[in-house]
Amino acid sequence: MPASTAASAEHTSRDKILDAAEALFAKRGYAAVGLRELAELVGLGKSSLFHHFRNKAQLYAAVTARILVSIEARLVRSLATGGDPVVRLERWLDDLIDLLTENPTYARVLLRSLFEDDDLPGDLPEEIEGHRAIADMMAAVGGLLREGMGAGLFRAVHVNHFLLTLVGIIVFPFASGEFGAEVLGKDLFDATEVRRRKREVRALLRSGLVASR
Amino acid sequence: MPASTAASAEHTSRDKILDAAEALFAKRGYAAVGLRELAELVGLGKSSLFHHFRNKAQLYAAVTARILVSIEARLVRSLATGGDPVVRLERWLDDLIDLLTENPTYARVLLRSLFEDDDLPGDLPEEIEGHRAIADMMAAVGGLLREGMGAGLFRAVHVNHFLLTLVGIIVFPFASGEFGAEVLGKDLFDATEVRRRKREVRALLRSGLVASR
DNA sequence: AGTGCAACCGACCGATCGGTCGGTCACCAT
DNA sequence: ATGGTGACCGACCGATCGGTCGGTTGCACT
Repeated sequence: MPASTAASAEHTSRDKILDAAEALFAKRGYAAVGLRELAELVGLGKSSLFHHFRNKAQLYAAVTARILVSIEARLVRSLATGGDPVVRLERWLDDLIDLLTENPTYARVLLRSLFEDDDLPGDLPEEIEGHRAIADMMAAVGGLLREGMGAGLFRAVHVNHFLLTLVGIIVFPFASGEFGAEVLGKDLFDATEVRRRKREVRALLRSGLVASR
Repeated sequence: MPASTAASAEHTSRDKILDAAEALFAKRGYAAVGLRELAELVGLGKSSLFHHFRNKAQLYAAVTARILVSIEARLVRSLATGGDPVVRLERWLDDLIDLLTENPTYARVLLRSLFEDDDLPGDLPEEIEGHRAIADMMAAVGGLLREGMGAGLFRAVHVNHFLLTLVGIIVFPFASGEFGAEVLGKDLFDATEVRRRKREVRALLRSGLVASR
């Protein structure tokens, strides 16, 4: 099965290119991926890549856009579901962790796109489609925090700083590769370790964010 | 003044190369940095780089080793100073934030070296000198956490997961570049924003880690 | 005066880079 | 049958990559 998000086991060449490119970009970053290598991995000639994507930059944009949009789609749905702010925030975090662990490439691509999309070769299409999606989602979570604070459920935090904190807590570990595994002594993507991580994040927020009754 | 750690305003060519390479590697990563560009930035011919470093990989290793060792040196000293675990942990976090903000390239180089040093071109010297230093420091902080838990000062946390959490909280924001600035609405490296970040991190740990008396 | 050496340079190398071009092939509509 | 088209390919291009080589300075030491 492909590393794709959902069920659609489409095996069109375009999707196979995107899947392979996603894995390579996640592991090594934009500049270190060669198109010959990618083509060979997919089982196509290098020229064929250009039949599906105008150039390398747009291929990269397509890869990240697919991921960012899929993240936003799933998590906005999660945020929109009912419950008080505590429940909704915890569900959001749970769903985000699920998403990142079900698709092990996501965290790295996401992190890379968050902190190194600036200064890529110049021919990127404006900004990567999907950055807006992520920004919107962050804004929604920010609103959730404010709502919880207003209701007296959360202690007073600086919302924007707390958003950065949340992203750092959730995304970094799943992108940290060998370092994370070394610190942890185990593979972070193991089911039991994922469960443990969820528990720890929840516990931290329960005591560190949720107002004591 | 150079982006170097401390006072030593040495202006040897070797140091200038390291400084410039540090900036470039931090901004764009290993693969995207060309040696011609680096040489021109320093004001040398490209061949001269090879007089000071055997090849690109070793130059990269020297850059990151310099940073990792300097981080470890300063923070181990910070950890060794007295005080109860709460005080020592907070001082460690403060000093780490100081270090990362005084040297804006550090967070990115550190993050990169944590999650993408795997699979670089093969001629790296074993492992990068300094990875051990960081691992040792993480172990020391782990011991600090355990000590605090044993003394009943900290609530019960999964130490290794908490270490990952701490790194994510501290390092990621200062490496997040444009994304962080967009979320925050301000430049994270501004003095007032740094102060705010310190305050927020402290507050999170006070309520989220320190046991409620 | 002469020797050695660190620092530096321009010219060059093979390899690889992203990207182009002309063409083949299978399939589908008319 | 025939024209069109989407998918694909090998050969090739200029540019750039990391790295080498031979040589020239200038300073230190004797």
